[in-house]
Amino acid sequence: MATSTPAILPRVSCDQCPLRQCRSFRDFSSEELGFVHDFKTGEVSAAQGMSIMVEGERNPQLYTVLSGWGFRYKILEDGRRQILNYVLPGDLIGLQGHLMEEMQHSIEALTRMTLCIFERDKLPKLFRHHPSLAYDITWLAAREESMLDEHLLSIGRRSARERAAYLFAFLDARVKSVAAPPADRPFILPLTQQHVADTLGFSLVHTNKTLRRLVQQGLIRWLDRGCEVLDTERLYHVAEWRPPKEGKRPFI
Amino acid sequence: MATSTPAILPRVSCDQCPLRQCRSFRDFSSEELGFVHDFKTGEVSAAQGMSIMVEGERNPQLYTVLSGWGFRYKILEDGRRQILNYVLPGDLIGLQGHLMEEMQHSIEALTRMTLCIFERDKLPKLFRHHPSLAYDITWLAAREESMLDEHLLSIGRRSARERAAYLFAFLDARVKSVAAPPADRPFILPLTQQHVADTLGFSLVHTNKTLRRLVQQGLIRWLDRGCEVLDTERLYHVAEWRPPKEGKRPFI
DNA sequence: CGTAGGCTTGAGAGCTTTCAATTCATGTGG
DNA sequence: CCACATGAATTGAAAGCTCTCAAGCCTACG
Repeated sequence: MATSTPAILPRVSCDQCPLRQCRSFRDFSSEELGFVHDFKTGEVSAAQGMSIMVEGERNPQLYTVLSGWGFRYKILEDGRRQILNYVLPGDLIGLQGHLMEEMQHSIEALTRMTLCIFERDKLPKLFRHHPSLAYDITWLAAREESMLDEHLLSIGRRSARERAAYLFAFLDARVKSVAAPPADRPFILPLTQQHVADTLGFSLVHTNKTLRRLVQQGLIRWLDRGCEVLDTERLYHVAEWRPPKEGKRPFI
Repeated sequence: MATSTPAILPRVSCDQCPLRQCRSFRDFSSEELGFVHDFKTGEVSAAQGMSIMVEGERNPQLYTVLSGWGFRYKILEDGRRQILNYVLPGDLIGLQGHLMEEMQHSIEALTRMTLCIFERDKLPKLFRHHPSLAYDITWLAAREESMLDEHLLSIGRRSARERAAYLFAFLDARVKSVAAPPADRPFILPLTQQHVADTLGFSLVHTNKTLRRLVQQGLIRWLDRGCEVLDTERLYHVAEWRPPKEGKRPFI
């Protein structure tokens, strides 16, 4: 967990936003775009391993992820850590710290990330004057909730192999919905086995043995600090899961 | 899982709503109250064991719980069931089915429940004309998310004993925030050991052995189809958890 | 009085953790 | 360039936790 200061980047106009080109996001009216642009105060870049928010913090920044991966987690006093979910481009983070008294979880950068910073005090104004955007925020919250529901089902009731298969199927589906594959090279999920262990609720050793089995069966390949998904369909089958069919989704 | 038809009850005016007297809920302006009353189309009562929504359903009703307990759950094809969270008075349910294509989980009544039915088509109108209520809905979604985060931490990283202690501490805190204790008698959490097992991710047998231990240590008492919390502080300590300090919360 | 649902218990099999080492690639300072 | 420290992945073995199987008990209810 590095703690260097984040690099502040110049503000880029929202209609230039490369992420907005992505076909999974819904189109915004120029009026909406105008407000969002106004809502935005700048961009930051966070290095791998940097902590972006920490549990207990009051009134943190409100961000949208522009690029890179992060993860949300909680820890118990003795250090046991549970990863709650992953954060990818298009995700809105820090909302909880505004609605509740303080942040109830922490977020750390899994790769280098760039984040779009919003002016927190304008959130009430957004609700007052932009019902369509307010609706979008609620939509995003409902989507997060539904991902957490699936994680709970997985941790609570799936076997080790099924659980791991679910995780990779889930992450694979998520990256694919926000990024074009890097030219003729496969997607790599930028995880360490410790992250996988802390997501699935297993020890590192057992995680290793479980992954090894998936590798031998040709479902995934394990690289240094990363996982390549080889057979999506078979993962879906093992996990007994399919990616939800989402129409266009909002992106603030 | 009974399947008798729900009993439709007459509509009661919202400013008479007994739940609204409860001091954990924020006050509404008469204007807000007026809209909510208009939003409401009636009440239903559901018997114990009745299923209120089922996974896959499209466009379900939107309800607020007025009284009783329910639970949200998901099941795998072979019948393994995971309880995701409990539903208590003041909770809004069915929102997901409107924002997403279809319901991603089911809800069943744990005791007899009465529900307040909203007119689903007015949700957009709510966002357009009542930003404060839209904000409340988002608030409720964020709160649900934060409960799920805690459940994930619990299932993923706590030991059997800690996990059970967390569950009872959590439920105890939740009932106490929405109901006055039944005159000079203790609160009873209306669960069966099978529900506990499906919440904690354990088998029934192991759940029984874990509960037995908590009983012997004087933390809880187990009744037929119910749990009485005896020592809240000690439960908090075992679970290494405290109820979140919430100010007034919205209630739609 | 018989049945059903919920709670208990013991025992063996199976899954997961912990402990202890080892390998390998990368990066740093001498 | 080499020696050394570090982070990540791997492996075997024993201890500990959890599951399944198999009964039995008890109460409520028709």
